Amino acid sequence: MTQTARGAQRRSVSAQRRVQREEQILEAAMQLFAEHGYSDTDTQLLAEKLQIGKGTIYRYFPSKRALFLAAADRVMRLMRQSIDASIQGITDPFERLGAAIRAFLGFFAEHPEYVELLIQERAQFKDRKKPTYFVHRETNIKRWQELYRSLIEAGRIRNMPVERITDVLGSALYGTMFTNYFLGERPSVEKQANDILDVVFYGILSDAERKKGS
Amino acid sequence: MTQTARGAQRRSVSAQRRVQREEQILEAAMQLFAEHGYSDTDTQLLAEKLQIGKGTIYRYFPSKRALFLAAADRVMRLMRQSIDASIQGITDPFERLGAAIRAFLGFFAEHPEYVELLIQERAQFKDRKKPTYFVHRETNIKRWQELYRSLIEAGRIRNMPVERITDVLGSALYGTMFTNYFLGERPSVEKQANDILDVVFYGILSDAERKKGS
DNA sequence: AAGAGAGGACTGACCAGTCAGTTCTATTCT
DNA sequence: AGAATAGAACTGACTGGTCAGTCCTCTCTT
Repeated sequence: MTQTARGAQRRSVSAQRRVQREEQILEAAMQLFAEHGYSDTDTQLLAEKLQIGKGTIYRYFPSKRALFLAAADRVMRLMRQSIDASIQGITDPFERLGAAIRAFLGFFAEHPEYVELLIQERAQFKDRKKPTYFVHRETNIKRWQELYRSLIEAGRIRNMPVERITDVLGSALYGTMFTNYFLGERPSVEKQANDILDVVFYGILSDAERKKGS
Repeated sequence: MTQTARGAQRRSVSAQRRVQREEQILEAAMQLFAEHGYSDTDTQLLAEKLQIGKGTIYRYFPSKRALFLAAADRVMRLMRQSIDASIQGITDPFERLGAAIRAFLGFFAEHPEYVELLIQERAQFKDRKKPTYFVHRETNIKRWQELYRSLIEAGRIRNMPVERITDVLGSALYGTMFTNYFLGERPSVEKQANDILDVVFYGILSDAERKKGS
């Protein structure tokens, strides 16, 4: 084995260990931040929970702030993965949409502490240009708009600006996520998704009233 | 003038002064809390902004926490008033609904700092059973559900559980409020209200697709 | 003069971040 | 193989700064 190869191996081993530790710390930090809020989370407590020295945390993250933001990013990464996995292999566009909505609501229903983290991020770091959630939202939304456009062309959705759909539907989902978290006990994800789809697909007006309007 | 009457007058004068002071403090506190967040707002700074002593603040509010919560309650009171005023005198149910939606979005568009306060409340006082917003929401929602019920009976809205309407529409509004605040520059209140109403009234499906579904 | 109201210096608790010293790990030497 | 060594990783007591809430003093009102 050459010197460089040996060196690389050593680095990669320790790099792997480093990533593991980072994950450990992020996981525990996330729980504490969600439970106590950013300000009321003492890094000393985090160290004790992890059974490591406080200084060690600072070897992996330069500041409490950076640690928190890394935890928030991690949540968004997990969300994205969860939704992507759920629509994997579904071809019918409306079914894809339904699956994505259920995955979104389900993800945050299963992990209410992630919602708390999003709130904390926004409350503590107003200066950051854009909340993590919206950075992720933007890229995702493009894909959905393409879907809507093709459905309009296929005559399955009536002709309207696709932004209108993503704005209204996106807000409804975002609002539902928060409402669920704040109010605790809520209808099942399945029911909520169906309710949203029913209203957004069919509207609330009666047939008679529809004719009047248009 | 009797003794008791004089006494009552004196008390009412000083009580009036007290209320004025409270309002002054709340107004300034709200701005600071919204600007810096709860933890990063120093009561010393608040005192300086008001040109009063720090101790005086504590004569009116027993703690920083109580001060903040009073400010949050005040915002909700203002919101309620603003919406009530906007639907005053409108009789057509659909127009009432439209006016309320515009008033809701307009209120928070004009006062983004109020949104910040709602976020701060939730971030800092997770222990409070229910965020102020939802306490107010609950009472309001009842009134809207009655409206929907009568519209269903009149055959203007198709037959469906009224909770479905309030849940979806409420979430969409709540989500829109936050999205607007987080993303800054956004479409006008008028346009957003119209978009929401269009989707919620008519749905997004084409006529052909609607027939397939039902 | 008496009492309420206002002021702001002060105190004590708290906690992020540091750093000098210790332990662990893996490589080289014998 | 086992010892020796280098340096990376870890530790936790400590520091400096912050800030909510107090309390004694001064002022204004009646």
